[in-house]
Amino acid sequence: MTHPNRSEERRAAKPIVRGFYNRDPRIVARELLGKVLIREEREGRLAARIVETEAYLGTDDAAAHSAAGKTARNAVLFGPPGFVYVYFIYGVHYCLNVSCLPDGTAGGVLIRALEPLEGIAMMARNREIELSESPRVPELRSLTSGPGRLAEAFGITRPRDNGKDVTSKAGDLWIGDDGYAVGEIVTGPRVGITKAMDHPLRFMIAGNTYVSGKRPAASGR
DNA sequence: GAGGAGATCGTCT
DNA sequence: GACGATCTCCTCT
Repeated sequence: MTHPNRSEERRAAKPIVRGFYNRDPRIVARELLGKVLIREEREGRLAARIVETEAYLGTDDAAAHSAAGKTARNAVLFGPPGFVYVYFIYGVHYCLNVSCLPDGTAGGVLIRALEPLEGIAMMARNREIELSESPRVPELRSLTSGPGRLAEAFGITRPRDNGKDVTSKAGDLWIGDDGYAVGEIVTGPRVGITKAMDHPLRFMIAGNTYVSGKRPAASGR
């Protein structure tokens, strides 16, 4: 069963080395599941486990932003691995990606959903959501179950975060490994795209309540 | 409960 | 000038 762990009960997360990202986005997307996204704010730390990702393959992938070649907007995807690519979509939302593959080769992973661990009150404030006294899963889920939502919960914007290095604790936005063991992983088609839809490039932790999309099978009630 | 449309603006044609 | 790697709200059933 999935329930938020107390921070004391988890091992401290350690940053993931750059080499981890210097691989095919399909591998990186799969292996990022279970890792922890961390935002250091003056008021405290935000932390949430990555439970859903999508791989975008670069110039050969018609659905990827990098498909048409390098531009000012997508330059990070063509740069070295382990850096943040943030884009603004539909005039409303920011979405968080991490660059993959060596400098000069495009590729990236979109972070689609998180399971909140620490700083839940701050996430709710960022989302302008009022949490109840002891929030239940559906409320927590609404904080970070979707790329636009999680970006808002973590205060991620393009001006603030595009181009940041996620491999160093020195930054205020990084990804760590706390030793969490991921169980079964399921794949599916990517969401919200109109091209190259026949590739199972979406990865989720099987049975995890916090994946995006429609309400998952009832749990914890 | 399900389905559809509007929001709102940066980026590229 | 069109549209997008989304979310929310509203309407209809």
